[in-house]
Amino acid sequence: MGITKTQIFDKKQNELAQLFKILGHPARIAILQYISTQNSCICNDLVEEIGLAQATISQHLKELKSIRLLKGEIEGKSMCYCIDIDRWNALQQQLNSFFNTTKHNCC
Amino acid sequence: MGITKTQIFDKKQNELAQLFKILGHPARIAILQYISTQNSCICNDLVEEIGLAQATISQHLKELKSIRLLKGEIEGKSMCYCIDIDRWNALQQQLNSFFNTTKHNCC
DNA sequence: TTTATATATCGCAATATTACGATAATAAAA
DNA sequence: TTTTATTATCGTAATATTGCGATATATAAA
Repeated sequence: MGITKTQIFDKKQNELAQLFKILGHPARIAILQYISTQNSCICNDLVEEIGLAQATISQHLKELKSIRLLKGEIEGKSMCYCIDIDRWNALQQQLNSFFNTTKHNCC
Repeated sequence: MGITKTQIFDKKQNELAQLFKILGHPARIAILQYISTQNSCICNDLVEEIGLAQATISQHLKELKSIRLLKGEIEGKSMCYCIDIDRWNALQQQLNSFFNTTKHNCC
């Protein structure tokens, strides 16, 4: 076993879980926090700042890109990774919607 | 490797990531959603409702308990698992705080 | 063109997660 | 006490994630 049974859950549940999952790593939290404080943001800075190997950082960036939280533009010989504010806000709303519609209780 | 290097991140980053991580599974999302619609909530209902084995559901409940999102009380020969509303609201605030303090950007 | 710099991808090893059957533990019911 | 019902835990197999060195790719600089 070991494989998550995504087929028994609906699309929204799987999507929401995927968003939470990608935010569920301290390196990715740290990356988002660091990028948000910078005026220019390139992967190489992150390697020194976070303390993980370049290949590892690149992989985490890829995952953050996969949920469109980061967008990257080529800038000379480096990359400019930025938070997509529209997506960021939409995601915050999506998570709040989950919290607001799921709080009623029995005891 | 494979081990997350928690020691290079600060306590808040690790805690936040842990919260996101535990919410990052569709079964746990489904469990929270189902419990929130019920008047009484026992594990056995969940097994039928979600469609995973009893041992698996029990394990997911344990993880949700580990971040205090669920509290369980013994009720006769079954358990009453409930969402801890105070913790639920606090967690929502914590996530919003992360979103609100991390949205500024460069491009 | 050659060299230097920056990022992405590949392949692998180590660890973590997911799922479940079997079984233990607990309490109500017979 | 024995049986039944409900939940937790153990052990294990399968898959996923994490991390990194090596290498590929791409662009700027020399």
